Amino acid sequence: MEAKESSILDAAEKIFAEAGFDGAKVSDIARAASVAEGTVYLYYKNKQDLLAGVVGRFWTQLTLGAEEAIEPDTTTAMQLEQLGRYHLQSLLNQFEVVSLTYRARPQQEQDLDQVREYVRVFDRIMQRGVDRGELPEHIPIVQLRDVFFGTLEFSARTLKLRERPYDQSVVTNLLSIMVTSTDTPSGMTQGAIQGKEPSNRELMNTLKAIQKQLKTSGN
Amino acid sequence: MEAKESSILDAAEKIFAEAGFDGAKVSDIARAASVAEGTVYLYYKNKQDLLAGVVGRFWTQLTLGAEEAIEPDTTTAMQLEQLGRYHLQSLLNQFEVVSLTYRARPQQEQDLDQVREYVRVFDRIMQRGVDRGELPEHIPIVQLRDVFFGTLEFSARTLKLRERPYDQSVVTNLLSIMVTSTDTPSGMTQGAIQGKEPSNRELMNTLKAIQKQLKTSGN
DNA sequence: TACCAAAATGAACCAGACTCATTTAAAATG
DNA sequence: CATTTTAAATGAGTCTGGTTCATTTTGGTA
Repeated sequence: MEAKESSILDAAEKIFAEAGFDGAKVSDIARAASVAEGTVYLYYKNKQDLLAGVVGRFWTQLTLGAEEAIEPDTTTAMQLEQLGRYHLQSLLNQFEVVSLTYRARPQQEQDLDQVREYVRVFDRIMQRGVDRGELPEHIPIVQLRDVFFGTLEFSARTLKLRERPYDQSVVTNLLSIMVTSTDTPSGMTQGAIQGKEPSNRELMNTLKAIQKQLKTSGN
Repeated sequence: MEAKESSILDAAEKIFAEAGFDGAKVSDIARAASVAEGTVYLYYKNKQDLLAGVVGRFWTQLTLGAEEAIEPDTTTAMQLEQLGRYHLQSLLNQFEVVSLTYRARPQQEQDLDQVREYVRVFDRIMQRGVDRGELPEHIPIVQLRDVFFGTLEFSARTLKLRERPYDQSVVTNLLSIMVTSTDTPSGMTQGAIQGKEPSNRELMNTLKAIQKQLKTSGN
């Protein structure tokens, strides 16, 4: 029976989430799964491997959810916002399981496969943006990916730490710097994304900003 | 003797770094410190606490190094770049110790004090930028902090994973999106930082970008 | 030199991950 | 159906390694 395997995973996820990896006893997990302790080891090599199972399943489900959360026929910027919202919300809702990811990582390298799969959702959105001509050819997708996920993960931690709920402005602001960042001497993107079609108001603001720059650049 | 305490810390750092938290045996650490196993427990309540000591010392040192790495009398953008370089370089050079931070965190809340101290370096730079008038009054420093550290940490992981060395472009690009991000409908910063005084070339590019926006905003 | 408190020691203890000889259930065979 | 074969499950026992604590050593003081 392989329904048993997933029942063990369920139990493990529950116990791990409420007790942490070290705090969780395999015997507790076995009991929660209505199974003998030795049985757990028929399905998973050891406790670490069991954790990898829990974490892997989580990220696989997250990938599915992300793909559902994204409208296929909209702008890149919109899709990024959808992914961003979904991601932040998931991090907050399942904070404990996400944290467990860090306990799975250091061990085996390939434990991360499902995480890697997940971030590809981002890559696809970006690549499609490039293909469509919405994004410049040469944007460094990998680096932007780190901006995206790094920011959201740290923001989630900050919110948790301060016991704040989901905050839409985190995503909005992240998008705003990714979307409208224009150009610097080192030139990351030459105007990374113009997905959000500039409204008149935006243009006005951009012009104002430039005027300000002109004024303040007295050196 | 309290030189002994730091010798235990040294040994612990070494063993933890090369074997990981679980892989490190307290007996190994004791031996490496030329001390009996029980002695370790005179200085640290338990293995977790010992880890907290190692990690705490690391971040304290990092704070000192960061403050040295930053020129007090330069622009905000320049200081951010200095901190960014220093931070990324440190993450890469001491990757193992940084990773250990995640093993210390989940446990006690106040284990993080030294990390919190460290991020204040960023806060001070930003606050000074605001005070000086280089930054708008209302920038969300906390959110930008998450962008900054989140991006750098994820970038460091990416570089490690791909076995790439320090890459200056990560910092440059991060700064470029933080520095030149202008404005969106939701308006994060209304032109977050103008610390890098716009060169002619930048202005030309900005203008070009606007023209492009004008052209493409046919909807 | 004798005394005391603090520091250090390591053998013994114990929690908990993991093993494996045995039992139970399921499937195949005739 | 009875019997054999194979697979799945069990949990008592092993073993590793963190933690304790009675004892010893050290260093300072009278």
